[in-house]
Amino acid sequence: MAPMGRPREFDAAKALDKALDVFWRHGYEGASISELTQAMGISPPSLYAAFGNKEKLFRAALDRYAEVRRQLWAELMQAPTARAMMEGLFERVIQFYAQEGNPNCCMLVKGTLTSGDCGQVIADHMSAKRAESEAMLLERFRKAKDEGELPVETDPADLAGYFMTVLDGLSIRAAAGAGREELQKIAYLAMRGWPA
Amino acid sequence: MAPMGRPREFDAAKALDKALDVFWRHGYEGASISELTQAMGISPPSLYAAFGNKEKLFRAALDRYAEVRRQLWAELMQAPTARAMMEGLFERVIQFYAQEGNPNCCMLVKGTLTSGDCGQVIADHMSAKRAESEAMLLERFRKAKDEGELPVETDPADLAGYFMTVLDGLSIRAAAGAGREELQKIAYLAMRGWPA
DNA sequence: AGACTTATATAACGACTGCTATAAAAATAC
DNA sequence: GTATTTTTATAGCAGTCGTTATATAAGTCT
Repeated sequence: MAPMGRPREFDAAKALDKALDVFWRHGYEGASISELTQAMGISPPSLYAAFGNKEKLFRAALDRYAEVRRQLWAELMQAPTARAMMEGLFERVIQFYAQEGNPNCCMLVKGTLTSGDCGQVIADHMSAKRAESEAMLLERFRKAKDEGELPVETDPADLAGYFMTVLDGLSIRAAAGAGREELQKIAYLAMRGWPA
Repeated sequence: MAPMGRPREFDAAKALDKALDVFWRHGYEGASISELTQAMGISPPSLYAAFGNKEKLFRAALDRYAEVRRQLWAELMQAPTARAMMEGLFERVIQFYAQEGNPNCCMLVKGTLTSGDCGQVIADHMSAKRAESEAMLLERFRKAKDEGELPVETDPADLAGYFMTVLDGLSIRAAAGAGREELQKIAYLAMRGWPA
């Protein structure tokens, strides 16, 4: 059943993906409404009718980003060993960052550093999404410890924090212009910290 | 001999340090002229007469930041072994980030992610400063390799890149709200990647 | 058909941005 | 003293920010 009134002429999901791309590349404050509307192919009133305001649009875009990321990570988590999972995760992340045309950083990293002044709401939202990703690593490491892949003296939480930190660092380095081989060498060294 | 004209009523060096603090916390675009002038205790015309414009002021503040950082690092580089140096560097950086009231991130990291749209000039300036720091690590690692502290199969450049990446990652994590103990555990794990 | 409801584009709002013209103040030069 | 030079604060420039009032277009409901 079609709703009353004039039907909207754009696909809200596709428009959200376009907005995500703009936020991803420029951050919250760096993305202007005019740039967003232009990328989304709609006019400001349509944006505000569909998404509320800039902050709500950003949160919706962030949710979308986190969902896509969660799905990708969920697949990678199924590698036979935690070590293979981590290597695969590095490989996948580096491939993305080094790909021409892609945003060469993690949106959560960029957002953490750029949305400090945009109100606590966005910062909290960002922290929650970061925690989700780290929780996936933590769970996988716990399982690996239970299965004997990791030594009993290993703290899965510390290990998850360490690899999240390296992943974040890679994001910075990619944003600074590092190429694929360079990032791969760093990931290789980071894996040397794997518990023996 | 005092110059002609009316003498300036503020200390340019102190004003620059105040500007550095504002840029450090809010990034280039996030720092407004009004906030800068307020922090520096001067009015806009004084700012423009003394520093040119916002971009030049930022570059001056960045130079100041890099100089202070370089001096601190130079001291730390003199530790008896490269490993002790690296541990000391982690300790010092973490202490700073975790200190209440301090900017809880590296200005070069924040700048790399926030000044992408502010013109290539600033981005290049940022890259140069990043390279300076990494070059100090590289030189110290080369020396360690020459002295036999590092195995012959170790690539000092890769190692420098790895530790820079971890340091950058710690900066992100501190900005995300991580405390001192958490950062220390990560640094401890990062040191496990030290060549055996 | 006409009433109602929703989406659309245009244009504009007040607030802020980086920056500067103007004029007064404070020093030296002659 | 008067002229010159530089710094100062006030006020305002044109432009952009996020957001919205207005009016028109495009649908469903009765």
